[in-house]
Amino acid sequence: MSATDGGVPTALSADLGLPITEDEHQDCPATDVLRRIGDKWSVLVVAILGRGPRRYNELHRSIKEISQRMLTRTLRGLERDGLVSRTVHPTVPATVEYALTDLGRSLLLPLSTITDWALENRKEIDEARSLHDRSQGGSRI
Amino acid sequence: MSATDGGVPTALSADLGLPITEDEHQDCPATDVLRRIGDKWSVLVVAILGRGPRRYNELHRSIKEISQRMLTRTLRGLERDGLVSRTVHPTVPATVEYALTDLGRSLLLPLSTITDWALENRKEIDEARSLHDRSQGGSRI
DNA sequence: CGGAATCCCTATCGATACTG
DNA sequence: CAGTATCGATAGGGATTCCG
Repeated sequence: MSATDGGVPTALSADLGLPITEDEHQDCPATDVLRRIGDKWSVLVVAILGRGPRRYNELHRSIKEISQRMLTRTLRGLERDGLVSRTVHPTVPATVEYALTDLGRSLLLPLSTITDWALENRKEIDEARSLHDRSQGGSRI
Repeated sequence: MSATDGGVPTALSADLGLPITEDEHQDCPATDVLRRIGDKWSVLVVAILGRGPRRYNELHRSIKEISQRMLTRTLRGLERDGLVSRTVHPTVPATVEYALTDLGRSLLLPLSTITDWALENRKEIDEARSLHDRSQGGSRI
């Protein structure tokens, strides 16, 4: 607990004293994960699957405005990273069930830390935004 | 602690039983924040500023491969959301100091939860990825 | 039912050059 | 020193149509 200023004693504050090389940033798993779940739909899908397995069209009905294309792409991405499993039941017509893997479930708690923060601070963020937007064209301090 | 399956007792698992309407998703602060810091540079900049205030060129030197354009845009975005403050010192030539605001500092801990998870599970994710990528063109189960 | 294929638009990102 | 301006490339996202 003795980082320079308000640092936090984790990976977040480690190794950031010296210049970040290209390789270091490419390797950065944090940025990688954040970009993975920072897209438009992944968090929502993970959250819904966190309540239990769902079939394709169940998900599609749960998230009304998502296109089939994006639902499929989102699921493929999550599946690729091992966060979601895809099980085809050989019925006619086929039914496909999606569920969180152990890895995916292990993400739920860390993720809720962020979403809780977002809920707690949304007003402050919104206020900062409209304040900042209003001051555009005004004095730039 | 009694969600359906592996649910987590937070905002993440709340209100997800019924279809998500367009408005609900637009309002979702979680997605909003995740997209904010899910871009290519924000996490890195926040992490560096978490160690203390930095001047523009200090940041630019710390993150070697970022373009001036993207550094400026990233800082403006974080500033707009009230996570980063920008202070111009009227020297000649001017120096500008960036620092985390209280709001920005409050994000460090939740953020580290995710980055720590990413560090812990990066191998598993990478393995899942290469496994999935190899099975492309093969049998789709 | 659970997608894939195609088309198209927009946002993001990067490189380069220039400026108060 | 701390940016802006411009351009081009790429990735994200959506609507529609078609398929086993």
